Amino acid sequence: MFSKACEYGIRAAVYVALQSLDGRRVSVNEIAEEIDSPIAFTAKILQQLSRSKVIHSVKGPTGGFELDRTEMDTVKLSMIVHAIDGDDIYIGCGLGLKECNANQPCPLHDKFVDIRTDLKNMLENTSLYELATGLEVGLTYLKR
Amino acid sequence: MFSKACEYGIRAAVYVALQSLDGRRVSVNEIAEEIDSPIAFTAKILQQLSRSKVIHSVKGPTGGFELDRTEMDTVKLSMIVHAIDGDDIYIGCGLGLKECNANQPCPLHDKFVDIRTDLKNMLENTSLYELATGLEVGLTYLKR
DNA sequence: CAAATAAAGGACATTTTTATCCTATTTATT
DNA sequence: AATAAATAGGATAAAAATGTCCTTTATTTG
Ligand code: FES
Ligand code: FES
Repeated sequence: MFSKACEYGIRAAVYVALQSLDGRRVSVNEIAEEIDSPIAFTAKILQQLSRSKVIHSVKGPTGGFELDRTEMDTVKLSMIVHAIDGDDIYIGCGLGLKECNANQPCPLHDKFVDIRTDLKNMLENTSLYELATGLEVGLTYLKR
Repeated sequence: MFSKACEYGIRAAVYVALQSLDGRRVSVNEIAEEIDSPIAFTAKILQQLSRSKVIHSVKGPTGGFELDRTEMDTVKLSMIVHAIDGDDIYIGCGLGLKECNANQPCPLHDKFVDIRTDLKNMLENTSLYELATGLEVGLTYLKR
């Protein structure tokens, strides 16, 4: 469904949000440790997220990644997926035709669009805050 | 969403079904031409589909790929996706945790499972016959 | 100002996916 | 029986995704 990079990206962003709720700024090393992902690869992904304003980065000692409380509400999963995986998942044809086009649909179009629309809505309506709060109360996990 | 191999596999299977409705057996070359896919790669995928009983293959002159009319109803998309992409799409965690586990869910679990279940149901309830008939009446396309 | 710390970024390595090529096998036709 | 047509399958190549390593840049602290 999502690329590995995107999975790590979401997990990382949720962890940053969670720690920011406590006013903690976190390092790449801590993030990779806590979401169980390869450090250097995670660093690349965090760069992307920072460039696309999903999270905020601070260099130097005491630096790290963080996220304002208000941004946790405005940053939706769709922004992360878009930043890392692009918009294939939103506009691509399920059977791989050049673009999804309702005027010359592939045989799966109608059924595929239904699912894709649900997925899109879900991603657009899910904020980092929402995901972080589940974690906070120990209901969900970022690694196992 | 699906791998390239899976996209080609579904398109190929639908084309085989369509032609079988007319009693025509089709070659790899014709299939690749009609679904706009790389020939040799498509041949590999057709082998997989044949081994997993999604379509039937016949060697030698006048040989090719075909599908009984009754099998067009029983062969569902889920079988093709499973044969080519495995069951990650059905049982994998959306955020990449080892397995999807409702007892130790990732933050996206509930919302992700909803979508995944819809997708699974859609694939399990969509037959090759259904997809082929749309094509037959010129309503849908396998290439553009 | 010097040193230490942390992200940014470039270069490279590995693995997986996608794609091609060639040979072997099966089978219909003459 | 010989030939030709078609799939099966092995070996290899190319491209993309994933992952690592090392240097540069920014910034805090002593
Ligand atoms: S054309 Fe294939 S999903 Fe829309
Ligand atoms: S645990 Fe992540 S989707 Fe179920």
